[in-house]
Amino acid sequence: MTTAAHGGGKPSPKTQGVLAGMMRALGHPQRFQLFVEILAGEQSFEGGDGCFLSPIIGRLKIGAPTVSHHLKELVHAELVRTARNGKFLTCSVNRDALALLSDFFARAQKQVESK
Amino acid sequence: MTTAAHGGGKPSPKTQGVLAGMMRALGHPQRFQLFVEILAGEQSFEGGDGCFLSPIIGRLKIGAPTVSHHLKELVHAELVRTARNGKFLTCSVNRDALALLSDFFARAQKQVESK
DNA sequence: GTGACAGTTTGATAATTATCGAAACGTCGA
DNA sequence: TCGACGTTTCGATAATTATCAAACTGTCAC
Repeated sequence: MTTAAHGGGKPSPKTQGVLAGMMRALGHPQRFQLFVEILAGEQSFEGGDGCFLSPIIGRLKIGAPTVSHHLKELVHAELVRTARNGKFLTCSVNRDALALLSDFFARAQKQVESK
Repeated sequence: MTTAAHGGGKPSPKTQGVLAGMMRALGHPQRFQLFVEILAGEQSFEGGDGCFLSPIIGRLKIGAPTVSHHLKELVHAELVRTARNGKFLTCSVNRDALALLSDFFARAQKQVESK
């Protein structure tokens, strides 16, 4: 696939759409914090993959229904994956999404610095 | 300043707000394309800094007033700087903003990959 | 089963925002 | 000074969305 790869030019329209969708999902303070909490939670998690959602809900300043809504937006943007674990929900960050975003900004930075 | 720096943990609340604001600005397809066009235009620009706005307006599928509105959002998020050049407007990408974004995603990626 | 807990759905409301047309503004060349 | 051009502002409208309360679903422990 050459969707993501591009020497120095613009990303393909398709990739631009994907990236914009991800940024849109991250472009809301509560949702961004939710994403950061999931990211940080994965670090200190003993289990296989991901972290529990419940403790995060307490840390945000919004109710559970709103968290559920925002989480779904992150999932829809393919930034996060979720899985049932009995009574609980585990969340994990999608590596491919991070790779795409990291790549885009690294290239952009290189592009600007090289002037 | 230790605003942006953080070993492996979360960014400071302040930085989170700044980042979320930038993502929000980039989280709209037209605005993201505008940003990409400015980024690409700077490459092939002869002058000192930035590229002209007018040719970009023609490439977007929205009217000039709307482009003006979106551009102001990018400026407000400190992603882009503008300057009058006689009759024209020149736009340039803010390097510090790119550094902040690039740094955040690079760290996030490293964090996830290191599990 | 019953009750407690985790998360979701629904329905409604308020707030935000994307977009446009029309008019205005500023700058340049004739 | 005038007209053309690039950009902005204004005012309005339609669409999107963030949020909550209430009710619901699913799962566990007893």
